Amino acid sequence: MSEEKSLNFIEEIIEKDLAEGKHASIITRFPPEPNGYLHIGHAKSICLNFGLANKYGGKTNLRFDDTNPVTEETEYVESIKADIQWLGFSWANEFYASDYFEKLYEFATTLIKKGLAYVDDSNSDDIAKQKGSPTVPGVRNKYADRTVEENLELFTAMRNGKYADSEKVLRAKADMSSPNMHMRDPIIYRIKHAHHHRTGNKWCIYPMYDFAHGQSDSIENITHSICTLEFIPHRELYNWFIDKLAIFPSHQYEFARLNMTYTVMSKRKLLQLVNEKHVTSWDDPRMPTISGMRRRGYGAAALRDFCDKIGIAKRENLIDLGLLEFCVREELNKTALRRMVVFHPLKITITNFDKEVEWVNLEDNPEDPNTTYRQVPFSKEIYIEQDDFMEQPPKKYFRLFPGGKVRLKGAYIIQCDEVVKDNENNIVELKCTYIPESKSGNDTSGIHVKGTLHWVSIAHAINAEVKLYDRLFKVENVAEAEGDFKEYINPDSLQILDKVYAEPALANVNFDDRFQFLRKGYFCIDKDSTANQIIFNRTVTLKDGWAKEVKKQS
RNA sequence: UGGCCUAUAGUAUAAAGGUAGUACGACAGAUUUUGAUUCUGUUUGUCUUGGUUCGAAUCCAGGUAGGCCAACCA
Repeated sequence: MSEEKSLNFIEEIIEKDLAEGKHASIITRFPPEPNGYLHIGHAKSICLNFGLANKYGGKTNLRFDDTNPVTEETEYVESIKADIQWLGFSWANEFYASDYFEKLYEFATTLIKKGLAYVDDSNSDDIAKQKGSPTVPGVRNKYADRTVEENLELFTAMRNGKYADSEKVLRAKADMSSPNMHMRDPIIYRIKHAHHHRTGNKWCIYPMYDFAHGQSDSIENITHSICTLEFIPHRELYNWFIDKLAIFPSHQYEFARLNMTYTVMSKRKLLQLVNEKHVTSWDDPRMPTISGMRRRGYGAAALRDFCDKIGIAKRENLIDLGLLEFCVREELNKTALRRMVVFHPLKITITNFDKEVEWVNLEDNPEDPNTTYRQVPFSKEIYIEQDDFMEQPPKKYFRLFPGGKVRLKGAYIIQCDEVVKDNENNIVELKCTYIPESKSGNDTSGIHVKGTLHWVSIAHAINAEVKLYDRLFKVENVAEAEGDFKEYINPDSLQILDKVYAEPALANVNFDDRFQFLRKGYFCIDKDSTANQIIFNRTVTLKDGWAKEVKKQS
């Protein structure tokens, strides 16, 4: 069948492994270091790892790679778990590399006994120098000749806290002339008298990534250990340890990490944005973090759909932010409640409308065949959007202008009779007449208008605050832009409208509601809202064909 | 310039020696009580040079371009 979705290269490997009986079922893992918040790039990895397990009937462990106590905190552990759950995935086990510290210590001891590890007293500069360069082989120092007994004794003393930080390290005895720098007797244990978020002060030596990750995979019987491209050079070491320790042979596979236009994805840079207050927090709606996107109103299904659409490959990529926005809109279009909100009001008085109020019936969501309805008050004085009126309209403008007609969504067709201005020639009000036979739903007027505007009855309007977000950076490829990335921050990424006019249905809302403000965009309720002041975040704009037309004309 | 990875429309991603397809974008049109949505159509591509073959995006050889690797980070 041509409908069948093609496989990515990792799925191909898995299907082959399964078909050959290499594994009865697969186990994957998502291994974040708890030193920051998860971002959309992590979402790609999460969807991959959990998605693979779901697809092939396997399971996925959540494993915190917490081998560096100085950068890791419980706060991050909690946020990571919340983000994964929100994305809609469940882990089979919650593990920590720190669960395995004792086991890893034994592994190190095993290596020492096999003559494959030694304690080195050199400082980091000397170790770096002795490593050589990609073109110059490294040389071993005298410490490499220590006996097994001496190494065992020193390593035990390291563990027991006899030495200060940096005084000694444990190194694997691998291959000092390997073209792969990671094989040149890598450091596998270092001394850090630091408090660990889980093990407290129990340990003062900690394994390095290379001596923890593969072994942790192996301990958990991970069949397919999937990481990003920059770990390719580590794979040789990963396999070396598994081989020398003769433990379960997990295998590492690498895919290209996600890059997106108009944002940054490195934890270092994101941390900088937060610390230097370019954004308010990790969950600032402009951040590419999962928590930021959640707060902005992006749906979990949209994020999963996005991760599915971008695919998995080994080529460097830069994904268009527009694709993410497409996924977000696609989900919201089906679910968001339609409401009318005027951002920049222009008063209209309907001179021939004499009732105090007329309640009109509007669909909550026309995309939903089973849509519910709401009552919206229509009255003599209403607001429309300032840019829905022009005294001298350009070509193809089919909003309101002097003598022109438009429909007010769900209500009547009106005609603009008079423009009222103040002393400074600003338009302050429009006098209009409505056509009584044109009522929405039973229009017998025979009049056809091209434009339909959103509106709100002044007397019934409620006030709210709206936060409009735009891309965080001014340039597409921030990583490649010259100089400090912070020079490219978009100064207009946040625009606050502290008083907009909303239809009264928005007085009763639930925190989880998603809205489409007609002709304005998709919105959600910000967590900073209070009983007195509701704050809406603009999740994403609607596509704007008119803006495009205007741009073309100019 | 030591080793490793990669190269398909503007951006991603398929095609496992046999019609280069899909999504987003762009453009044009239809529908529309949201200039939204929906629908239809159009446009644009195999890094390069050779070779093998009836036939190459795919296999081989040589170029070229981009990326990664020399943290007591992960």
